[in-house]
Amino acid sequence: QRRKIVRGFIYRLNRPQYSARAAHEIPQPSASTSNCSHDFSLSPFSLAAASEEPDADGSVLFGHLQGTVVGLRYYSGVVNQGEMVGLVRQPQNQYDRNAVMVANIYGNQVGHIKRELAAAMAHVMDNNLAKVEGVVHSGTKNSFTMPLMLSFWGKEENQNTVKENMARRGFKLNTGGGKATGTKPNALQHPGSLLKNAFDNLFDGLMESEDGEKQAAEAVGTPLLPHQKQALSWMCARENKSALPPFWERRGELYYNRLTCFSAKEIPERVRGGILADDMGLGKTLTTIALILTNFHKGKPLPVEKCVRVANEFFSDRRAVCLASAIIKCLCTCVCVRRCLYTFFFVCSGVDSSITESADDLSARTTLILCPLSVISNWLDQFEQHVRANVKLNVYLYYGAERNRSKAFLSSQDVVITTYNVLSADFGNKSPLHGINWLRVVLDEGHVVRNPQAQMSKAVLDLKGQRRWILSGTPIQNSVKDLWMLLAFLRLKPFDAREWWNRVIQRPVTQGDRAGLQNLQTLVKCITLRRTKGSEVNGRPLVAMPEKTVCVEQVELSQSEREEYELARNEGRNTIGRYVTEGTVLRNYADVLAILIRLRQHCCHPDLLSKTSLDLGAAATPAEMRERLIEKLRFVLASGSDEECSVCLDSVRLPVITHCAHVYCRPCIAQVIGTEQETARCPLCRSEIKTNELVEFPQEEMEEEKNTNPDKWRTSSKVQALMGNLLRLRCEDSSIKCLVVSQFTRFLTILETPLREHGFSFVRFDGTLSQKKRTQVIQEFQSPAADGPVIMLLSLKAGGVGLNLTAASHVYFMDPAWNPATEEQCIDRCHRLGQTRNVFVTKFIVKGSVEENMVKIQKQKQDLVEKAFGCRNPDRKTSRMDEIKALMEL
DNA sequence: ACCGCCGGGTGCC
DNA sequence: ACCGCCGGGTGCC
Repeated sequence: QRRKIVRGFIYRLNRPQYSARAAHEIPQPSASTSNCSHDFSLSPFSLAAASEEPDADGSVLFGHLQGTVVGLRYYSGVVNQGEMVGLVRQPQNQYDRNAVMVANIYGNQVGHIKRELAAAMAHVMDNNLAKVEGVVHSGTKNSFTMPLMLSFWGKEENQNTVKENMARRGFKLNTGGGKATGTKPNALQHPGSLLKNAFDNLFDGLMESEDGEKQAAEAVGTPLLPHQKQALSWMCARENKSALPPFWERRGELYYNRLTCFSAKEIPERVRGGILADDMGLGKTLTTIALILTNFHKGKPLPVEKCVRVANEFFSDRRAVCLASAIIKCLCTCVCVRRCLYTFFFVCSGVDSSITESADDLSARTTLILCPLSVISNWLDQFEQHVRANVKLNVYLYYGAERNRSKAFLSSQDVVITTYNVLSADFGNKSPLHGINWLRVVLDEGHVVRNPQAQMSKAVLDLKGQRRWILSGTPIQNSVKDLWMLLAFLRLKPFDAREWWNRVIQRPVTQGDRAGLQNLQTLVKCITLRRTKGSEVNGRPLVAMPEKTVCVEQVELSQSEREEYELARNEGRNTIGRYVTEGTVLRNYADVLAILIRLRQHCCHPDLLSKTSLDLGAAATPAEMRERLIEKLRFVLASGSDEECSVCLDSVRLPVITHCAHVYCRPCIAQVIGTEQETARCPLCRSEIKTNELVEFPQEEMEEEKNTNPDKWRTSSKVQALMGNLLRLRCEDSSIKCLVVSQFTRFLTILETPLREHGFSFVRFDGTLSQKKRTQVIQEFQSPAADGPVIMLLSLKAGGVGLNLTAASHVYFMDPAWNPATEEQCIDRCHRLGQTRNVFVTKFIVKGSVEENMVKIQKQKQDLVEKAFGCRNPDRKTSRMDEIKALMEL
């Protein structure tokens, strides 16, 4: 009797609506009696649990098992023929701590796994020995129990443990045929070139011209280019039209998802928004501003106050904008001042209250824009530039210690701009941003939120907004995995839960299933608009782009340079060869890197070679050890070798160095140590590591030692090659501006001497520049003044993606980069919208040197990344090894 | 649940 | 009557 009461209670909790199955038990059944649909009243527990889902990468199928779902009659969740279900452990279940709950895709509970089987599975699941997935092939009309096909997936090394564990309890895993994986078994399991091409083209041809063009609202002062009108039209349509999300179709009374076989009575929640993935320079910011002003509620423009009469007031507003923009620019500049930032808001006019609809849906007014700090000033500038001067648009910069945290205030604005960092700092701390239901949330440079573990990602996913947009020129950085974050933000159901993403998309794709890839393509296509600067519409280029010519100029070393180089090379080859035979390359990774850098420096200029020894060998005291590690870290960072953190596989942020001399992001390695506790080992070389042994780079030290004595200056073959080019170019056309790019900032310093000698006026741009200086330098370089600088010495990795250097039309790469994409990005800084001349790129490569090998590897590496995209770059370490061997011709 | 299981009623054919 | 058989009550974890 008591049990019954409890059950009834749960039962009511789980079913806010009476579903069909309950009809016979309830005196007054609801109108619908369809038995194969789901109500959308979601039980809250499911998605939260599912989003903790780990990666499916590298999982192996252990086998299948026919199981039974029981207790169907107690729950409202229903499943269709072929539908995938989720299995969730319920260790707190009062009747059986081995309980395994079965839920459909929307998280509605269907039933439980039969007790005996659950007992066997619990051990496997709790110890993460395998991930168990279920698909229902039959019995969906059953009232009490139904058969369920289970598949066990996991790491190869756990396969036997799992099989034995299951067998011990009388459940034999079936390793035969490939049925029941969720997706229908599809031909051509071939991860070769087909896949590679398909992924390459994933974001290609996503132009949607059927939408036609849309005129921007009057308040937009800048006339839109045709492709921008197209984008505006597309964005408005995505916000307003109620098209079914990808893979959903109407089947009679129901909506049906053909991938997961899930069906629902109500129209599935559609995604109002998407990914605007246009190449940079095509005007994503302008288009977004136009969207904000043009598409308020029901396709009407945002009601904005116009002030025609009071010119004075208007000017003061304008001035406020300029002031704000200027202050931001200089505040963003130096790291140390950031803390003292204070807030200000501008154009703070009274709230336009012409929209007073009480309906929840219509009360939202504000668009929240999130962006990296570096592009805030760009947004402010663009609002100023593109919004008609007589229009009062309330834009609030939510930044700085004094920011106004009032929800009422924030939600009365038209636009609130803030940074990802501010958002994640606020997150979990009574964040007002998370308490507002925004009209629209826009993630600018959306690819920066990518690591789902990161606090920032969680903060972003937790935002409430009716419409959601991601702006990004490069939506995928490395792999399919990157896409999950984007889909999760867009709330593209059911893929916002990791389990369904992994099962339906990520695993099939990484395992080379063509259908999986097709699905991914469909998915992306539905929500993305992407044009590149080379795109054409009706045979006409989107925007006229001047041509780009890339050539390699081989440089011969002088005899003495060659002798020095060979000496260093042989020495390095011996050392690395020894590491290779000993199998200690990774343990000595910093040394290997140092050797390679030295060789590359030899190719550029002999004076680049740092005199500091990198020998860690005999560090007497801890202080000494620390000093040497800092030295090493400095060396690794200053050389601009594009170090990536082996944990997050991204460029290192907040770099720290371990005692075994490997560089990671502090948060990444801290997490590794946190999870492994005392047994923590360096992910690269497996040496023991401890938190208190991590050495940080002292912030103040970022600037480098200057004063290479000009008296002692000497030239090098590469310097000669460059100067030859520059002088010739000046004769031909003295108005042409050039970028001279190197990874070695010291090389840039060396180059200053001959430039001065030959009377070139130049500027220098590298990572050590404060933000304020940056804008100054760029303005100076971009300015068409006759006596302005004609050359910019540019360090390869300096500056963000948005850097605009269109004044230059010639680019000289003094040394090759590990990562060809970095070079491409650099070229794109001048070969972009606004470039009027043809662009010429020259790459200097020393003949018969490590540089030539680097170029070869660049190509191979690109192939490799594309082939293995998605897998967690499984052989990253070994491929690094191969790289090193190839570089040294071992 | 058109089952299995439990436990009470029952007991030649 | 320490069994078998019958038929009603009952039923996830």
